Amino acid sequence: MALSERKKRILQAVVRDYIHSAEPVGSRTIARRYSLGLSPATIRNEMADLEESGYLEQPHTSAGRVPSQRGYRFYVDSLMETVALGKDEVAAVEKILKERREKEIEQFIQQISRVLSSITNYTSLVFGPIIRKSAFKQLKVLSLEPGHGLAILITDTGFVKHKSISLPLALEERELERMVAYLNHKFYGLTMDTITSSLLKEVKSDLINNVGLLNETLNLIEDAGRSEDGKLFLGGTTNILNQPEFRDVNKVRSLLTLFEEEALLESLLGSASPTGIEVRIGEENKLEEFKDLSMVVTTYQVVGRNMGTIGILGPIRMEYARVITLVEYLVLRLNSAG
Amino acid sequence: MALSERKKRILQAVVRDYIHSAEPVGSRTIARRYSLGLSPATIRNEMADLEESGYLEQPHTSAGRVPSQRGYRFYVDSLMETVALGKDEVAAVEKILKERREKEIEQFIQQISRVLSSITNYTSLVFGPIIRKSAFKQLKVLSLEPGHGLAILITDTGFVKHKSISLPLALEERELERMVAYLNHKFYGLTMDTITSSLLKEVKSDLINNVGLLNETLNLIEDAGRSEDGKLFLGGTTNILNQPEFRDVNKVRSLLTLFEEEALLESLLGSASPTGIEVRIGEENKLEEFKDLSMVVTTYQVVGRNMGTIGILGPIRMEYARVITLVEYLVLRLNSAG
DNA sequence: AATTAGCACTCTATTCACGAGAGTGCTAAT
DNA sequence: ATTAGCACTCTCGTGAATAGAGTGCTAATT
Repeated sequence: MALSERKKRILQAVVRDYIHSAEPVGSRTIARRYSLGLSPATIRNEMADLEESGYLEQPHTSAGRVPSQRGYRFYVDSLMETVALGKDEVAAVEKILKERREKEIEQFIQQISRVLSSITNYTSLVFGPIIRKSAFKQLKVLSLEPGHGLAILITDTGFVKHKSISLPLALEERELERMVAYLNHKFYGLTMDTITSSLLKEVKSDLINNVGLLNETLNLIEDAGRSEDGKLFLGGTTNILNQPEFRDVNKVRSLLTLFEEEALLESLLGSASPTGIEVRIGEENKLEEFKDLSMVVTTYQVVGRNMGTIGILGPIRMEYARVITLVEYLVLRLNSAG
Repeated sequence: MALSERKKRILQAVVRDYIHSAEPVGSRTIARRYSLGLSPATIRNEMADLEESGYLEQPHTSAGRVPSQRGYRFYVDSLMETVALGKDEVAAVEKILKERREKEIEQFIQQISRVLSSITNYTSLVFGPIIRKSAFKQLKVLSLEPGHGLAILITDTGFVKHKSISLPLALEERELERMVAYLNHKFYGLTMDTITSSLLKEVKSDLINNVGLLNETLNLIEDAGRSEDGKLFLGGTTNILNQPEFRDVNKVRSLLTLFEEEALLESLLGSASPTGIEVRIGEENKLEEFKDLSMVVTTYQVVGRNMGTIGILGPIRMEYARVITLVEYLVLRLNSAG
């Protein structure tokens, strides 16, 4: 059932007003604030219709209307008008992009998370590139002092992982080099999680000498392949507490507790579709704690592969247009910078 | 003015009861729950005295008594009895200590923070060894691919910092080695923050070739010396929200916001005396947001030097005895493990 | 002289009733 | 088809009434 143009305008007005006021909006308010050329009574009738078709809700008989989830959904899909980014916002994004090369990748991602939350005033969840999905680029083994060394693993996405290992005292320099060269040859270009235990076993049987050293080094590689540490960066956790819907301490607690469970959040964000921006409104979220929140989720690329996920978490009455524009712009710039 | 033995026992009872109930405790309660062999009336009289001398307070005329800050202070200084650690608690501490070598230092510290908060049910703040105060051990420069390399800095405390650098294409292997050897020779054993810019300048003028490469590498070292990132690990942030004194969302927010300001917290914890355990009760804390909280603070050592700080943050009515015992034990074990 | 029983008193927290205010839904007029 | 008008509904804040907890004081007891 399609909505009349007038109903759409009214719905739009209700959503907009509620997004800013967080108070149920009445017919009089709409008539005054939005010049629709209609009297409160007419608006009342239309709102009653909108309620019947499920786009609006009434907290109680004598209160104004509040958008329902369906109302928000319709707003996001059809009513929302794109907004332009402010100069400051663009500047903030460009600033961190410029500094990208100077930082380690994790710091860079943390920056992204901070900027997002400070611009939006919501909470940002950013997953960085997952080492598991990165490709083996190079392995180096340094001997630091007699008996001790450092194995260093470098991936194409810029990860540098290291692990201190013990080196047999009797080990010859050339022997070590030969071994490292062999490992590099064997693993080069493979994504870390495809370096399976069978491949590792094969390598081990090829290099039957130096088992101790080898084991420790291979552990580094194996860990990288298995590691769940698609590390999460949270930004502006406290922002969301400013929302009037968080007046209840229990809600605060359960949400904050959730924030400490990285694994859960990862599975949540991980399910983002690899193209475009996804808006999850209230109940559309899978997690109980998010049922009265909304999220704008998207993935971004590094080296042309889908590597990370960005999510902005806010109240259901979040400023969808602003958030979407911002995220869209950021991802565009991230991807293009390759 | 010294307190009579009986007053001490009553004060002790009040503190203990309040620590567990968080409710003002009345004379009747004390008479019933603690077998002091006294009637409520007698206890009432004593409590009135204790109030007059500032050890107890009354929220309002017809409520029970609550320990004042002075009361807690006296309790901590003279009344508190040491408690034994539970088996589980010892086991949990030993477990992470055992896994120490397998982890990078930062992960290890995070573990400590987690264990502390889960045992105490309070919030733990743990500062790791500060790279700034660690000593230069070794510098390595790897050439990864034409034009690109990786500089690696290793400190005596187990930090491994790296930075990708660009290598001049024309650079000869031997030239690079010579330079790195020189830097190692120059810096070995110095704490990072004593590697001043004048020393760096000196090095630069000694090695007038390869300025670009040199600059990037020295940046790594300089950053390490200046870095404020005595990184903070927070554990159990939500624990503290379970305390009844955090029923107010504004309080929650201001505390959580504070938790995001690492620098502030560092300065706060940093001022811990380098010996023994310090208990800061309420107003004794410097930070406004901590005025109605208490902290148990201490420092721990790595390689025999004071390197990190541990703080447990809880309500003023925290279980001082339990927390102190736990922290004492942990630090003892940390220090002894060298 | 110290302790205790008894009792009046104080203060809080909770419940209930009441009125103001906001907003609706319906009817009748435009 | 729109709008003015009005009765109706529901929430929220205020104030009064009440129950409960705990004290402080006085007088009795040990």
